[in-house]
Amino acid sequence: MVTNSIEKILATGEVGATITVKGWIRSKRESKGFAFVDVNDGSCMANIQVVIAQTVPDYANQIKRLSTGASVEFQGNLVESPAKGQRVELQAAALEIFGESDPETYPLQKKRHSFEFLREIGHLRPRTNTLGAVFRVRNACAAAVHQFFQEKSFLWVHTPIISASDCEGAGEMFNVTTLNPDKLPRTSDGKVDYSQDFFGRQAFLSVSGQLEAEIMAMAFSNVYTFGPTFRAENSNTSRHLAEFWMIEPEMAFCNLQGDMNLAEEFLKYVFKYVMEKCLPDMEFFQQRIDDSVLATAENIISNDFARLTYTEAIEILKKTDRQFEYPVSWGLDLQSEHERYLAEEVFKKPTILTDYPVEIKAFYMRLNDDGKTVAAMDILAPKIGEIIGGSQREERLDVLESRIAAQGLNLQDYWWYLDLRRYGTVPHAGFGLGFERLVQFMTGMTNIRDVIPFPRAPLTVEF
RNA sequence: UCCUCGAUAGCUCAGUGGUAGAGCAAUCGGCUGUUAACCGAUCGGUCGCAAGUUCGAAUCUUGCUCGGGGAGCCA
Repeated sequence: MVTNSIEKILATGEVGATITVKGWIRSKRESKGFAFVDVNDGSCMANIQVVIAQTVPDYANQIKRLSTGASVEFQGNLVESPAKGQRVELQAAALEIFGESDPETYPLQKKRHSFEFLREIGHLRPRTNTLGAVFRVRNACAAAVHQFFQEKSFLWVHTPIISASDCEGAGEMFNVTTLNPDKLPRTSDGKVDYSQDFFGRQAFLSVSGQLEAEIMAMAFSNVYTFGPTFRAENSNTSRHLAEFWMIEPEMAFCNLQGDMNLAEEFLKYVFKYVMEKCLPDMEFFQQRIDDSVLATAENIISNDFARLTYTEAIEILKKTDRQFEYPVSWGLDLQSEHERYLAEEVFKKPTILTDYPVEIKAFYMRLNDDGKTVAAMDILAPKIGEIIGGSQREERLDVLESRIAAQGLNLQDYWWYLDLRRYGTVPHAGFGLGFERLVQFMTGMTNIRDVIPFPRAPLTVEF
């Protein structure tokens, strides 16, 4: 007798086999002489139907305890199901109840719940159909990320979670300290004396692993990071988290073209992988969440992304009849409405914009020969907006120094980053991808807090 | 942080100044190879919190808290 996953039993279980099933009860339908119980173990969307006849020992008492949410083990024969709805079902001969679930207080019903309510019971929501599908797809995405880069011989590098400097200037950071906030040591000018702190200086949770990834790329050529990052921004939106996972490949001897090609190939690969591994879950999203997810996946996999420069995009936005709330003018950053218009209405597919004005992009992006633009690229996805941001990095020491100075940053803070240009510098490029946004894009889930098991956001840290 | 909408039974919601409602869930019973099962009955409320207006407030006013959507910041 073997315990198999319900996914395996439903797909390939042989009629007549004696099997064991373990899982949690999703619903019970009681009759006079017998009962049906749906059991789910998380291995797939579908439940296995278990038929419990009165011949089961202590039937009346046991049936009462088999309520929604209870954890159980059933043993019996797998039989062909005489009714529609399932190929096979389990005819229970014996059962064991590991943990009961009081139906008067168990908050999950068979009926649909709002995602807002499910966020309040973050410890139980993984047991629902939708969140179950989300986390299976999330897992498949993560596996696809590693498989894609490993097949290309990229090195997975572990960049630090605690970091000393706001290297990218990517927003507010969380402090990491062991100082007692009730008794902060002060310097003579009244500021907090971080020389007495754990690291001897101020430290933060990392907002990006990019600069460290560049260090590793200068030794291993092609690397990628895949790990958590942190932003202390007071962002209250359906697209932002305080703790999220980021993927950042970095390639030595690579320019912006190569960077774009890799990003496009990457997205196609991940979508294809998930469509192959999680089709039932994707079909569930199509049916219950967003009826465009399958078409979107197909669109990503089989069409080339649109590619144009920022300057060309500005021309398109200026020519359209569409009225925008924010002005369009060369030199201004694009607003959400502009990005969505381009990706959703003009091109109707992922759209890569390149060569942004130098003033609106980060210091490390490579200055183009025109002196006005940098070798940056953003991939705009319909409905999600910016899903990937990348660039060719500035490899010329003198240009990088003047860019850092121009942004009012302190050269000393970047001494090791500048050393990379001092010793064996090479053209290199990379991009960053918010993992949760990828999962959102793939599943059609509208709120980013529902695609990560334990969301961290302002006032949100309970589970 | 800004704009906007909201908070009433375990859940989803109705109720615009005069005795607190429905569907679902739960409980009990019935019936049926059921599958969002079905039928009947029962149970279920500090109407987010605080103050104010009024003879009387779930309802009107103010403040606060929390949540949704949008924006900014960004991934």
